[in-house]
Amino acid sequence: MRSDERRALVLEAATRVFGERGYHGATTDAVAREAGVSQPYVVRMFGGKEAMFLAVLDRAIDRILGAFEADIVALEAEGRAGDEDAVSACLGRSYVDLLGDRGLLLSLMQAFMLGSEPVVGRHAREGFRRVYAYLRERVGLDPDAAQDFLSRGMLLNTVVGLRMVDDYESDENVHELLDELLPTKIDVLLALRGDAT
Amino acid sequence: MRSDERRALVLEAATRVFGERGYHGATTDAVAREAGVSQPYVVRMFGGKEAMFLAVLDRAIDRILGAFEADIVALEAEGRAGDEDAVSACLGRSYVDLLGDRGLLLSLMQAFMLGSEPVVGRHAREGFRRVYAYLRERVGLDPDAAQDFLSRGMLLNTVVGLRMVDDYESDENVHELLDELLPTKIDVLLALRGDAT
DNA sequence: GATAGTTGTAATCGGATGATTACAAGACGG
DNA sequence: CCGTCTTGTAATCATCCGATTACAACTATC
Repeated sequence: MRSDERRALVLEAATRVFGERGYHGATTDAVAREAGVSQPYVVRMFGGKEAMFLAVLDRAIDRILGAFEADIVALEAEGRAGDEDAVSACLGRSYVDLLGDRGLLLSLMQAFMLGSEPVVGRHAREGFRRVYAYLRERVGLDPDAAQDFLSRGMLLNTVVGLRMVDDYESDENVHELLDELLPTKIDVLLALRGDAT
Repeated sequence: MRSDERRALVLEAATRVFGERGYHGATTDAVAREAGVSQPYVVRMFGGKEAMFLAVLDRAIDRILGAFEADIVALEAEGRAGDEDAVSACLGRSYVDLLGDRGLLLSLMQAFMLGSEPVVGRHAREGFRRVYAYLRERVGLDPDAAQDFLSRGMLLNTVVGLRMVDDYESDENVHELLDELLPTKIDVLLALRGDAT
């Protein structure tokens, strides 16, 4: 296997482990086992646990902004890039698709709780600012729409982190909340039930 | 010192530690040092790390619902309990006040990412459902308003977790986002800057 | 003042953790 | 065929983790 392929594999494994166990709780050994390589290897590959987490974080935000950018390009081709409601809806659908990668979203949320960490915290703030600036400057959302979009996203992350879909059938309130939150995409979440990813 | 006072002290210390380091990353020893007691003591006091986290989680949700209940009682006394906008705004202000306890909010968020844990995950889902059911049934919010309220709350948690206020003056976008998110209560967040709590 | 219960700690155990070192197996240019 | 760079692992280290045990100090009740 080529070196960059293996690096990508380890990065995906690290995303899952950091997402489930958090930054402090994740172990380089768990990442190594998940990726099928030795523990010293992942340490040397990234230079340490902290650097590995920064790589996971950067990749997560790159993937989100990459998906958004594809949407914007497509909307521009259709001449609908000025319709703020259409743009928000389109980006929202893309974000829901990203929820399928549980590790990705959870790693992001984990990073968002680390504001007190000197290095990781600064990096996480910078990542969040990148997303906000993208929504305002590239997507063209006004402050109110951008805040609304981000709010909805954070609630989605929470619902995924909690595995709320597991109670979709059994609890009336959960059913109602998820239907309201995901008018057209509930199937994406339901597909995650029982998925140990 | 009385036993229940010391228990409350340990619970507060545990809230701070779990908030900063997450469930897996927190150590009973760190909680003990933070509370000024010995490590075996905190283990025996709660029966183990998991039970201690459940106690932290329950207390956090009780405090939130307690603050909301006080608002509702006050609004009922004024005869304004039917005005959905006034109620939402009032509860929102109470929630922002709770953000002053960084550990409380972060412990909650940490719990919300543990959906895959058999015991803690079920407890966390139940706590979230309690809040949603309270908003719907006691506060009287309709599904859309309840979702909106929760969304805003999750974004607030994220912004606090990231310590975004640290960049309030230095970054134009951050300034704009926080002003929009906290029209009247920005001072509450600004007071948190540099606070190691 | 003896007995029992409560409140707290010191010492310690098996196991895990991040990182370092040393080494093996191949690839590749000369 | 030989030096060297890359890719990977085994062994190991000092440290830390949650939990258990054993024990000390205090309090209350009879």
